[in-house]
Amino acid sequence: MSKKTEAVTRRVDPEEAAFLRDYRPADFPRPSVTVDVAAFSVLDAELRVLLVKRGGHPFKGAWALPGGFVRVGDGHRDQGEDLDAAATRELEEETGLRASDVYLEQLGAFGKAARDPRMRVITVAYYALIRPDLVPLVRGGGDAAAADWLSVNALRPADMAFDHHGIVTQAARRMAERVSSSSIASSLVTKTFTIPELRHVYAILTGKPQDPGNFRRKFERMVEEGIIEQAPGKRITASKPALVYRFLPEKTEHECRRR
Amino acid sequence: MSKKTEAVTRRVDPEEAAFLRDYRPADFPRPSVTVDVAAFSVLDAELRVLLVKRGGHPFKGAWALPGGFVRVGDGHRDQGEDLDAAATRELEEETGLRASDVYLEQLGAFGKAARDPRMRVITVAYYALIRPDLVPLVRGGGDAAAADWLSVNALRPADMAFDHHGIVTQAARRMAERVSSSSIASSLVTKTFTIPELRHVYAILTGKPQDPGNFRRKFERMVEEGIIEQAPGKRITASKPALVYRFLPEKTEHECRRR
DNA sequence: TTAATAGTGTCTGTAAGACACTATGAT
DNA sequence: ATCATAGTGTCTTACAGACACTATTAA
Repeated sequence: MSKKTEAVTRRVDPEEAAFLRDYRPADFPRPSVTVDVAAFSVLDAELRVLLVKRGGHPFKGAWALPGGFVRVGDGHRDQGEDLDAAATRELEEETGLRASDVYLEQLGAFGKAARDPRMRVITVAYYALIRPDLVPLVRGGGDAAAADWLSVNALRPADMAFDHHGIVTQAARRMAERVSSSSIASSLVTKTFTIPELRHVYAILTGKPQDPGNFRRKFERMVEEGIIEQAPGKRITASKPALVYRFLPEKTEHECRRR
Repeated sequence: MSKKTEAVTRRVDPEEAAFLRDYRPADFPRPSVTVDVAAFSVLDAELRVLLVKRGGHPFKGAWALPGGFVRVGDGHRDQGEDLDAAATRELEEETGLRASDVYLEQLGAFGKAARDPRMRVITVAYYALIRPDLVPLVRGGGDAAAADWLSVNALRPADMAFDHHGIVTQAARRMAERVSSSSIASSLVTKTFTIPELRHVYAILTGKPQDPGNFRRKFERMVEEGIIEQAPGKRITASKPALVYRFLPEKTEHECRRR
């Protein structure tokens, strides 16, 4: 994950090695660091996000994003897990879904001083896109009293814990921007889909109705570019059956890009 | 700053108040958290970034982004400074520039486990755009042995500390994407500027030459939209003098957006 | 007068938006 | 037959890229 940032591999000279051996971190106060994951899906023609109901204080009974502490080692020998790995782990723990089936991208760090009344917590927020056919497989995970897919438009800030309402709002906006200029919509439709089905997803994400004719042109361009191909079979609908398509596996890594 | 994330103001019920009074954070290991600022400017027709030469181990003698620890309070009474505030403070300490003169935006969190050989450090990276006429005012700050504006294209990964090369690269790419769809270029030209001057900035940021005629059309559109207006006077050049323009103060807050 | 750069006009292709239209299958 | 929805065609406008061209000033 995060292939963009090259690994820190280098030769350490003897002087530096000695420095590192003798290094003792000063005991400045440190913040707690968490990852929170806004997992989106499109269900019943609505954009929804997976939230868990908090069972304990603070914000008892409010809805919160699934998340947890980043595992930090106890020295410079064991330094713990990457941020991306932490997000992947939380997602798997909380949903049971494999990270390879999911689009996951970092949104950014949120660190207002009083966002958690207990102590200083800085959170690194991610957003994930879950194909709707995987949603039934999601099993409520871990310590949450309850989990549910809530409609993003119906979320009330007062019902949400911490600054999570703001995070969800930002994530949804980012997704809408991104969906027009990439093929991340592939992570929000079933493996095979019809043109109207994909159009509906676009309409929900952008919040604007999509013209059938115009969308079809965009769609055909994607087919020509090799992003989409036709799949065998037809989708039976209430009226005329529709042709079925699928996304081709992308050449570019699509997991955990930062932007 | 960060107007997008609404403040966490809420009524705390008595039960929760008691919980918070008695709350003692468990002593899980915590990472250190820093902010790093990639401050860009355009000098001598090159995109440059402000780097400081490390005076101590690790990566002694390598170039690093200016940055430092986020100030964290010592309890839930004093929780320290926001991330945005930390970035602003670092920028001011390191350059002497006022944050109001600078475009500053969060890039994201970087948290590979071994990015700092001493201990686990998660950094929140920001990028800043500095108007070239402010660059002479920059005074080397604080603890750095030396600071310089290095050409981004000429940076060699091996000469740079930690994962800072990757951060600079990502920041430069993000800037190039953003510049076409917003007016952040206003933070990379002098207060008044000519059409060719702005065109050169665009050419440098995008890495592609900009056609005079086509750029002029885009420019005229910005004038019509009220983003730019003509300023009095003319710019004396080696040949024909050029008309001078200025950006109008934006209606939208442009400080510290997250994206 | 000439070099250099500011600034103008025009042609082309691509894509978006609006919208009228045809085709096909379930009932 | 007819209704609902899949799918098609076309007109207009906007913008990007390429490029030939004119205008104005310093030297």
